[in-house]
Amino acid sequence: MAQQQHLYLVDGSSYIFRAYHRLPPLTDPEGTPVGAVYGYTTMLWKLADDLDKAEGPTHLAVILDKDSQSFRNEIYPEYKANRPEPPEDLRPQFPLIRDATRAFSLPCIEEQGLEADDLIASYARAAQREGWNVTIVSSDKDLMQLVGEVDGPNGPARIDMLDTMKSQRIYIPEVEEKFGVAPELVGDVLALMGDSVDNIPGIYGIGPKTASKLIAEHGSLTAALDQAPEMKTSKLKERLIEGRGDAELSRILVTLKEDCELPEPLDDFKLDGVPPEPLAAFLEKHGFTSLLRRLDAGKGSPDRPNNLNPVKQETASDKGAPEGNRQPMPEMPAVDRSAYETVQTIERLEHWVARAHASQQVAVDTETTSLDCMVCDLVGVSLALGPNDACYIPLGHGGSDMFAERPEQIEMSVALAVLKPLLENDAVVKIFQNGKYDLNVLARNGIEVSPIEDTMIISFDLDAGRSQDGIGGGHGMDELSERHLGHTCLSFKDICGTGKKQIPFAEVPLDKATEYAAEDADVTWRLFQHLKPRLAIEGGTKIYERVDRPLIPVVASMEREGIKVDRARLAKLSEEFATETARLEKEIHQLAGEEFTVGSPKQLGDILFDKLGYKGGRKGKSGQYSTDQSVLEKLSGEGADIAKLVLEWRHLAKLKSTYTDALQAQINPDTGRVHTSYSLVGAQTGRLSSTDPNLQNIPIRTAIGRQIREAFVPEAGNVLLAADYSQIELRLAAHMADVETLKEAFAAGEDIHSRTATEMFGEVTRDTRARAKTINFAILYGISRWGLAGRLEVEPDEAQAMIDTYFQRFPGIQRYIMETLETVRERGYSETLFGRKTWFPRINSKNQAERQGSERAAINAPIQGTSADIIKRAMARMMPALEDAGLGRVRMLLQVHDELVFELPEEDVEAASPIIEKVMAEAARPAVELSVPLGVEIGTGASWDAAH
DNA sequence: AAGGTCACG
DNA sequence: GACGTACGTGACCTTG
Repeated sequence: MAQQQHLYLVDGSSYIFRAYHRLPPLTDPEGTPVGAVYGYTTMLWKLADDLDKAEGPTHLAVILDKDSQSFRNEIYPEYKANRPEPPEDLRPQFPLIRDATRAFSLPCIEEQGLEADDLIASYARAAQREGWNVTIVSSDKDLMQLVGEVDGPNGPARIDMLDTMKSQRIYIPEVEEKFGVAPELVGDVLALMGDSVDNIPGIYGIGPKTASKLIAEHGSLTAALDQAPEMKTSKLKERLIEGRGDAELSRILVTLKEDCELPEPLDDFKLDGVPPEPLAAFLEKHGFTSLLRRLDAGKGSPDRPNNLNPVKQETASDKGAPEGNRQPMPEMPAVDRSAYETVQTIERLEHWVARAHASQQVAVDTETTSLDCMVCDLVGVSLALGPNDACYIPLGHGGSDMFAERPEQIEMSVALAVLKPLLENDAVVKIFQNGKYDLNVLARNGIEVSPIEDTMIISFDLDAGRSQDGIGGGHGMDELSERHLGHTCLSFKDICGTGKKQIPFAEVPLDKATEYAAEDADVTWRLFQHLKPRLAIEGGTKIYERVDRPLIPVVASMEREGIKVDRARLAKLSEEFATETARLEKEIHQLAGEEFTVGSPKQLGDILFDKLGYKGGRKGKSGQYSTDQSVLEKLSGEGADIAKLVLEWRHLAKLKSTYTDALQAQINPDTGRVHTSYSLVGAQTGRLSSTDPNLQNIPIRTAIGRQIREAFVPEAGNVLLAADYSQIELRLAAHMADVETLKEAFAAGEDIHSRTATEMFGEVTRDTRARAKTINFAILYGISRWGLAGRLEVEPDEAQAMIDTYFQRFPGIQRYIMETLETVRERGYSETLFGRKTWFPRINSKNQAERQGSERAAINAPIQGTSADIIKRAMARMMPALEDAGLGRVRMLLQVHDELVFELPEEDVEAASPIIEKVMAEAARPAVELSVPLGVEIGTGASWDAAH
């Protein structure tokens, strides 16, 4: 049987734009910009390399746009009228794309009056008719219409897509995920939503969400438009009726022309696998030396100096680039996992350690039995000294039932004794990705690693907020590798499997384990070379060196300390909560007249509003009643006893499940304490976040909840000490916005909310002070009249009047807000007093809700972020200050944004308190001189509750 | 996996 | 004229 043919159609035009934005602005030896061409060339190379693979191409062609005019302009003159001119340094690269394609001896198709998309569609269909498979190399959403399968002469022939930037295959499920409908209906969705880039009108006011919902519901565009008159009265209905013409026009514009005449026959696209003659000359001419080396099959040859010249980049000018990483990048050979060494003898280990000493810079990664660094065992260590120059030292593989024989390995204690002097050597920098984890693992094995660098933290300090919906925060290694190195790492799943079939890393055969583990070190090393120079160029050095980098070992040590919790006390509370919730549940069922799941907001809503007939509105997309606290409180105030009981039930159920039950389960069997994990990159503003368990949200606001704090206790003979910054964010706002009245009030030690009440309402009462407090917070969070109105239960007009009064009484605030927004709009990021950047990619969004959300976050970020910087500096200085004073027994345990919790011998309290206070109060200095004092309140006691 | 709810600063 | 309206988090529950 004949081999299944597989045609790859490369959407060259769209690729080059994306490559331009993602790659550094490199120039070739003649000074021609070639960054995008380089990206394009490597992509072609990768595809050609896949020639013999199962999914690889047998035929390939590159399709380009000839010019911007097409038959669509005849139908609709405004088509693509909004397209901005391509950037200055991209224009000269277009002809080079053709050169590059020719250098590979690949066909390059373009046709007057036809867009690349139409040619691609026509070729794809033609090939499909022949029974071929087709892969469209593009991520253009318009092309997703083509994805799918038909029966060809020799069985099914499918069309899929490949996004080489994300290394993602796009088939029916991916299209359905993106559009919520099958590929055949994508055109209908596109017609409704329109496209601002191509200037396709769509229906005004309908975006991707509404569009896919409508099509999914009605089955087609025509059906949705036809049924509009029968819909219930709404804005959407009107829009559908009025926009019918626009939608029908858009439907034509987004339809791909699938019957273009083919300029060249399909058979001409056959790949022959012979390295083309002109390629070397092309690579040589443009200084693509690493590719040239690969062409020479000189794998593993030493690095030669690179011919490509990075262009100096002004940081302020790259706001438009989605990922914006447009800096010089040393060119490196592609990752070659076969180059890694498995170190199984002491001689080889000593050899690597000696080389690491000599190079003074080594990337390190540890492999363990679990993600929890406080319970895991060490399984192996990998080192990298350069690209592909990496090894894996297995230490804990095998030994279980499945592996009767332990593979040859160096004895753990022997290997650690050899590694320890290297890892503790002041003169050798150890590079990690998320080093806090490895620091804890190694510390538990008797090694105090120092000094360290951390690519995850560097990435955060450069790019916080930039990955918009990034899963995992956007600073994980796999993501960074994709983004900066264009390399896909082996995933843990690839090695260990998933679900029930998952095996522990310790049972992975050594050859596989080496590929995975050494690659991690290799990639970390490469990322460091790529990211570290950016710090200096983009102004990130200060925050990294002065705030975040010194904090890593400090936070690691806090995690290892943990905090003692009184298990018996929690158990008793759990029991009490259990009886009480059971009692409440019965009463609730009685009032409801039936049994139902009280914990189900859906069921509760139906009971309250349908069955019992209380008034309350439906909410949002799900069409479900809202039953949150504010709703229930309102009902309760109107005499609905059931609402009051549900509130009580929820309060107790929450405390039980989230705290009294969960915390008991989190007690570490070895230490008897609870060890949280802090994320240093969790919050875009620079705050820490806490997980497993979250110790930053232990109850304090209610008396019942505070009982949980009573279970956080010191060891015998010790006390807990809590030190809080008082009103730090308002103080910082007063300083940053330069508000004289507020600064004076803080200097005089006044109650700031009372002072605000005086300024705003002329008198201080319980009510005016409470209102003033709300307004003060509203200012910090980026105010809107509606938001404030909701909180204060007044009309928006009245809220606006208060905002006006506030701005008037505290001149400076309004200016701060305007100036902050202006700079964020212009540069794309906000900055704290210590230079921490937070990016706001949606600040200029055309979607109002999105834009306004970004605006509020941008107003808050410098304040919240500066506060985070300050407490981080205090934390980094705390233990040295205490040790200098002979107070080495004091242990710092927890951080809760503006609070630090310590455990110390009772007799040290007197000496330690003033030192702790001073370190915290002085933490901004000398980098920043604040015009307000930082107030610190300290308390001690036999529990965390008592320390407040 | 998502949405709702609620714990904290 | 409608949208949804306070910033930053994480955990648990129910439901699809």
